[in-house]
Amino acid sequence: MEFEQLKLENQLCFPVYAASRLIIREYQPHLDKLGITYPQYLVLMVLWETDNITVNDISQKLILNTNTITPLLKRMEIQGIIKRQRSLIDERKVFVCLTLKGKEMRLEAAKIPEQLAAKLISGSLKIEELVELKNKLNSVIDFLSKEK
Amino acid sequence: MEFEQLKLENQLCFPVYAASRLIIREYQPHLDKLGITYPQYLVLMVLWETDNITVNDISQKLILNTNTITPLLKRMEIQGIIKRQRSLIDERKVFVCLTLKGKEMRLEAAKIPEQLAAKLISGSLKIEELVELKNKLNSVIDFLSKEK
DNA sequence: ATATTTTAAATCGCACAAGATATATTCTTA
DNA sequence: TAAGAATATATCTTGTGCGATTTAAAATAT
Repeated sequence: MEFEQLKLENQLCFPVYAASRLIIREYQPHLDKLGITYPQYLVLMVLWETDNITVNDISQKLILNTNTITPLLKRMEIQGIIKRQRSLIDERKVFVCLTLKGKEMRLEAAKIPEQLAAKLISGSLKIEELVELKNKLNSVIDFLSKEK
Repeated sequence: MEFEQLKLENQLCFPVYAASRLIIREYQPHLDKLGITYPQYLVLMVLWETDNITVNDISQKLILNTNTITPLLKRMEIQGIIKRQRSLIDERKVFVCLTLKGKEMRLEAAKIPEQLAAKLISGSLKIEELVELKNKLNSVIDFLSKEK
């Protein structure tokens, strides 16, 4: 048959895109309990690992532009999970740090990825396969993000 | 260290999410040439394979809700790539079919996934690895989409 | 030292995603 | 066969993503 490569199942893009949305859906009930969205959860993961970093640092780690991160951080500040403050040394930079509330969410959040992994393993996938999947995707990310 | 599982690099969700966005970015110049967005390209892929299907069929194949698909199809209809018409037999259903313009875009579109694959292979990844990656992701999708 | 360039965030506009809800049509069943 | 349930699509709202542009501060270059 012609145009075999245009079938959804034969593309790489669609499985990655669909899997991403399905995993986020899987996270949703847990995120609702914490009162945050998925990209907000990603910001928290960055800050739990390294607190008090700039907007730019966050955007680089998450491979998201500042025009996505800025309004997201504002909503998080309103919610009282983070605090933003402009640097006194270099007034172009804005540093972001966790509030007590933001720090305390870590314990509950730690359960989320464990539960997804447990669920996937209860299916047909083995742990080693998940690790390999993760590593392959990281290779793709490295390649695509470093080329420009 | 505590909370190892909360590091971005150790999660499955973030690599999938980031890879998805990076692949879409890679597609962007080609999509711009066709004058469509990424989800619109997915709708076209569905229609190129099976023309004249319902809104619901499209939403199921793409694992997207109709509240995402409906406005998207409206924009595509305005652009003259597809046509929507309510079924006469069951007036709840709306059938979607390609216009001549929509059909003609297939040839140009067929080059897009080939170019991504070629690019990734020129990096460190082998074809077999890409195929395996795709298959693993499809397993994840099958498991997560069928559980409810 | 001042003009130019670069850098860091923010703003604006458009198109998704998805939860919640609404509306219209068809099916089911008492 | 009329009432209620189920189905198919659409609407409304909120929150991303991202291209393009803006603003302000710092670095540099003449």
